[in-house]
Amino acid sequence: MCCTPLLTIALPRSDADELAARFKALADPVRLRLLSLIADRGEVCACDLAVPLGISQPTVSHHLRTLFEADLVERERRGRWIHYRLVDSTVEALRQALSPAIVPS
Amino acid sequence: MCCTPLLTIALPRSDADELAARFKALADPVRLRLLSLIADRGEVCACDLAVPLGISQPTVSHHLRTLFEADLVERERRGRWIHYRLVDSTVEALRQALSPAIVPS
DNA sequence: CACATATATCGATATATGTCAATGTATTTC
DNA sequence: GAAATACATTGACATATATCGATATATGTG
Repeated sequence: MCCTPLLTIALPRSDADELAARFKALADPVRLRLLSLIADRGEVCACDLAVPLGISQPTVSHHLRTLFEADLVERERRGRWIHYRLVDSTVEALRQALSPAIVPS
Repeated sequence: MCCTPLLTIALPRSDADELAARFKALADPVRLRLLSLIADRGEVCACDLAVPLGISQPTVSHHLRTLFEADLVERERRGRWIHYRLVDSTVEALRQALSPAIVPS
């Protein structure tokens, strides 16, 4: 051991698990592009997402589900369409976690 | 198609790939806890990280490499020890990417 | 130089994830 | 209620990743 031992307590495991799950939802290029489209338009119909990204409908559905389960987007059914919006508070919470950089509370 | 088609261009693929790679580095509870220890102490010797997290030395080394390759930490060898520090500019860049939320430029 | 210690790499294994075709479910329209 | 459309789920496959024990490399010490 080279120096003063670490008395500091790391970010608790449960907090780390939750944060990691959210960042994991961001950690995919397709999902980031989906988010960029949703953020740019304010609200987007799921039906309009597959073509501009060049991916299949099931893949879009899969990724939107991932984003939804991470609370990064919310959805609202209107007729046969489902509209997606960003959840600003979640995005803001992730920004907070990065400043000054993952502090334990 | 339910509404106005998406003329909007998504975040470019190359930008999305790069951003996703950085978020992927954050998307693991062990790495978040490593970062929390590093951020809290300002600078930490790699030798002091395995015990408080209850993981093996190779696992610590593996994760530090991941963080290093994502430019989230920098390291400096001093004698037989390697000290890690946060790269604030990278963390700040990720915060920027989350405000107002993944905009295309 | 021999030895101890800090860190990295390798090999193996288990688990997770991204993708799509096919199919299922829900909603509107005729 | 039948047909059409939007979205979700399933199954299959390929790829990526987390982890550790064993081993290699690098640095300091006697």
